[in-house]
Amino acid sequence: MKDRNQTGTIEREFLINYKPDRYERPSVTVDMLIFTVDDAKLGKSKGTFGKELKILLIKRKKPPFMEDMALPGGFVNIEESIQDAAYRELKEETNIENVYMEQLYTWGEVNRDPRMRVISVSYMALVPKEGLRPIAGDDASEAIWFVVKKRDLMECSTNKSSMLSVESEDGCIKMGYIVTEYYERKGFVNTFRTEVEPISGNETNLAFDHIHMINMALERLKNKVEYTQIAFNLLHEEFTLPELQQVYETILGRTLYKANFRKKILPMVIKTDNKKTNVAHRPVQYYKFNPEYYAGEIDYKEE
Amino acid sequence: MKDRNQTGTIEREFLINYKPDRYERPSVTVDMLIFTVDDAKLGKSKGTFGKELKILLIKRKKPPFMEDMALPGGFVNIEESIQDAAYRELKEETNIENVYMEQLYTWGEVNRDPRMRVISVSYMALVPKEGLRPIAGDDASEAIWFVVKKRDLMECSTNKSSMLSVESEDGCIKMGYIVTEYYERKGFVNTFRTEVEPISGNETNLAFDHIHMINMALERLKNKVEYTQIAFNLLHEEFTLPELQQVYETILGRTLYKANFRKKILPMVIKTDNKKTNVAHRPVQYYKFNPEYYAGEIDYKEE
DNA sequence: CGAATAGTGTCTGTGAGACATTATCGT
DNA sequence: ACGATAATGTCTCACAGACACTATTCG
Repeated sequence: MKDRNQTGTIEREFLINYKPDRYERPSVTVDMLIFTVDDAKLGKSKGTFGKELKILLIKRKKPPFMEDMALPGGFVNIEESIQDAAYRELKEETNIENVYMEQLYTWGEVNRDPRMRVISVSYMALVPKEGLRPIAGDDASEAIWFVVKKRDLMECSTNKSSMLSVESEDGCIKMGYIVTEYYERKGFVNTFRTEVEPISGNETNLAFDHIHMINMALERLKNKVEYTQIAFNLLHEEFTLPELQQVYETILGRTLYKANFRKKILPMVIKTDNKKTNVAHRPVQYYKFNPEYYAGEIDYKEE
Repeated sequence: MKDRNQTGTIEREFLINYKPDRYERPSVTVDMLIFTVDDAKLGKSKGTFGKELKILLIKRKKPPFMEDMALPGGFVNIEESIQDAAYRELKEETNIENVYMEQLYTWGEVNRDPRMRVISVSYMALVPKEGLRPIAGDDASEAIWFVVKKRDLMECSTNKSSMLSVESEDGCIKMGYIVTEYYERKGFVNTFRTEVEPISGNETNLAFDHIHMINMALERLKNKVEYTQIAFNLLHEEFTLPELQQVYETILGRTLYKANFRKKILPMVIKTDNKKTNVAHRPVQYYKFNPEYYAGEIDYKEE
């Protein structure tokens, strides 16, 4: 302790510990997971749900991963906050603002990007579908909505595997992945490690680790839809309860009992004066979100 | 298929010619929120709980914020993953490995650090107290456990304010903050914006935005202790149920009914052959964690 | 009237909360 | 025996799940 005061010692320690690349800096990007829910095109995949979950992807027109699909995103400018960068990317891609967005996870593996060290902060945004025209940024040739589906394949005591498929609206681009979650204990907590394997036969793939990001976002969405009002962000100001239920069912991947769903939802909504009529059955009541509603469980969020 | 090769060539050339200096880059650090639970020193604060939640802080010996307290942490090296950096910092500070750790949030405001643009990824770790001797890193003069307490002051329809106090074990350093959460709607989701005000009279303060990190970690801990087995990480291999209950009560900030607590916990633990005896009352059964226990709700985690 | 979907009523089981009671040590 | 804390039993109530039933339109 006393030789702390000796300048020579401090200097020597400094030199011993100093590594020249210690202060080399990584690049930082944001990647946007922009989800919406849309009516399923009839005839095609005969899922039991009337709606489909979609994510916005771009086609990369530059290396690396040129011609592959990727999440929209870009570098964080030195004079803007990460969140501002995320909002900027969202606006650039969809031309909408003031929608729900939350930070998802920060991806920091060394070789995520073959060019150089890139750390990516992923954000999830939920937007209503109508009146939204995706815009390709300058690093992309196009921006397209992709239908995302995850269905369980098998489960045993040590792992669970699922099929995660990402398919363009017109069906031209199909990407399939086998996602396997290996259960593990970390400290005393049961958790799992995720591995992803592209299906042989994919003509196009997702760039970087973006399929991992999509998978994590799906899980987060599934979790949060149960205990928050997050799903309302996928619809417009006015909606019917059957529509809302379809959104829930699409995200959760299972059907819900109508009566129970309504009992849970009714305190969160207000009846409007409008009804959807000219339908071959009883007219449907329109509702809107009840801003007075306050659930005990809300998420901790930093602005 | 044939332009695959062409694309590959383009990508290879691109990578060779790529000059990564186009954009100015931020520095990236990790900050560690290392928590433990320890017996409360008698006599002092007459909280009703026998244990206290503690966090490991260091005293900064370099500017900026020299002489202030801060979370342990450091720069992410260019050739290590963010998570590896977090594990490295944890080991440097506590000399322990293989404990529970999770990514908390990434802090990206432009002026977090007065020197330059620094983005920080925060990690929360939970460690058992005994047999752990904190080590001051090379940027710190000491590493000390601080008692953390958060108690509600008042709540109304638009906001809620709490007193967040961080106090060294010996009582010499006390830092108090008023934390106010303003309820807001973001999209259709109720959320809140957090503001923190140091109490006038603090002789020492927390550096950077670290008080925000501590606040967020406390909320996360409070949430997760209810639906995960995270709390077991704060104890050693064998523990008694009253001890475990004290840990829960400390984190949650309220007392629990013993019978109900045990009904909830019993499936997660296994009785051992040991009892704590020589106590002035009925002997206490030691338990250990049941690795077979699997709760439906587990956290999505990336390794 | 029948097809179709909207919307409601009600029974049951599960689990959290509150509290009462019994058990087993040291002194 | 008594103080002290461990450990268990049980009642109630809220709520989610499952399902049956009624309502209202179009054609």
